[in-house]
Formats: sequence, C-alpha cells, structure tokens
Amino acid sequence: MGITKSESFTTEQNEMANLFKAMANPARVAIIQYLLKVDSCICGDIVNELPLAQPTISQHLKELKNANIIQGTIEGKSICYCLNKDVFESIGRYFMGMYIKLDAKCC
Amino acid sequence: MGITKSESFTTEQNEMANLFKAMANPARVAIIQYLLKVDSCICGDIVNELPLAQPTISQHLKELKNANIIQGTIEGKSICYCLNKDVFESIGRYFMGMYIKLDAKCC
DNA sequence: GGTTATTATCGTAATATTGCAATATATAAA
DNA sequence: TTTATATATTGCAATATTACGATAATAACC
Repeated sequence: MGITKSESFTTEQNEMANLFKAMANPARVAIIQYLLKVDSCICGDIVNELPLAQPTISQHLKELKNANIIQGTIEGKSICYCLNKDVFESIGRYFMGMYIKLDAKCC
Repeated sequence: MGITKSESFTTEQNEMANLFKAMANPARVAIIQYLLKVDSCICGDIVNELPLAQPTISQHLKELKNANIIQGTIEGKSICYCLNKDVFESIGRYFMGMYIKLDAKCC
C-alpha cells in the first residue's frame, strides 16, 4: 500500500527508524556537520551556508528538533540552535555495541 | 519540487544520508536486529520472522545490500545473508567522534 | 525433461518527503 | 506605533518510498 507498517514493529524499532530518518537527508547531514563546526548558530546562518530557501531550512530544523538531535533556545528575535550531545553518544554506543556483538564468521 | 537537491551537497554528505536512509525503516531495523541475533540466515527465515510479504522482504534486503550493510552469498537454491561488520564499526566511530568533538557549552 | 523450492523483478496503488513561494508570527528597534 | 529582522506555517507540485500480487528467474532434485 505504500505506508510503513509501524504497528507491526516494536517501539524501539520504530524509534531507531525515526532517528535514522531524521538524518537520512544530505541537507540535514550538512546542518549537523555545520553545527558541529560552529558549536551554535541561528537559523539565518544556516540559510546563508546552504543553498536552500529559508522555509526549507526551517522545516529541516523542525525535524531535527523533533528527533531530539538539536535544541533551539530563543535569544531575542532569533533562535540559537545547537546539537544535543547525548543523542550522539547513545547512537555511537548502539553501533559500537553491534560491532562488538557481531561474530566475524559470516556466510 | 520534492526531490532532494543531492548535487548541492558533498559526496560524503550524500553517502551518509544514503546510509541512514537504508536504516530509516522499522522493517530494515528489525532485519538488522534479527541478523545480529542469528548471525546469518536465508531470506525465507526473515519472511517467517516478520509480518511482511516475501517480495517486500526481498526489496528491503536489496536496499540493505546496496548500502553495504549486509552481504548475500549464494548457497544452492537459497541465499545466505549476514551483516557487514565494518559498516557498524565506521558508523559507531563517526558518532563517537562527534560526541567527543562536541563542546558541552550549548546555547 | 518436469517439479519443487527459493529469491528477484515488474507493475501499481497508497502514502510520505522535499522544496519553495506566499504568508503569518514574534520580537527588537526607531 | 511603525518598521525591520528572524523564524515558522501553509499550500502545493514533484518525486520518492512502501507494500503486495503476479510473475519470472535460478538451482536442486527426480
């Protein structure tokens, strides 16, 4: 039918999928990399950095915020965005854990 | 327009996005978790494990294989699938590297 | 050869995502 | 209060993704 059968999978599986979905776009990867470089910035800085219109950037920031990858703090008339450190630690641990568990013997 | 402006971003950014896209679906997350548990299996085992039709599983396996997350080896009339250990190490390092680089001071 | 078992491909319908122009909202400054 | 600045929301068109039935392809077995 075209819709993901989310109800057929566990909450954890859906949460992991949503987290990856938030990063599954080159513009959002670029935003994350930019935030890693500058520590924190306002929406307008990202609009100047990337070749996308302001509403598009705003929408991407919203998705990253929904996934808890970034956080935004109101500072006067602008909003200061920065990366959420905890998320990266837990994703890193998730994959390193898989790497360790993974048996070398394959088919 | 609706299409991702891939040409506006670096090759690395597009590759990272594609890797995350391959994992941005609960069925594919479930397949990865199942392969982690059983080490290796054939397509039919996954069809029995998940509530999805055989063509759907086959399509998901194709996407995981294209992203180099799994590999498939022909064994008689069936195909043995297993996880690609290297990918998980590099993704894990990618995120742990971000975590370490990330400054605690946020906005 | 014919049959069975296993997986892949095609076609297609339903839904989701991406991007932007236009517009709305909110705050600061004048 | 008006104006400027910064960000969010809405509506829409183009494209991508998801799922499955029908069918094809491949290999083992008789």
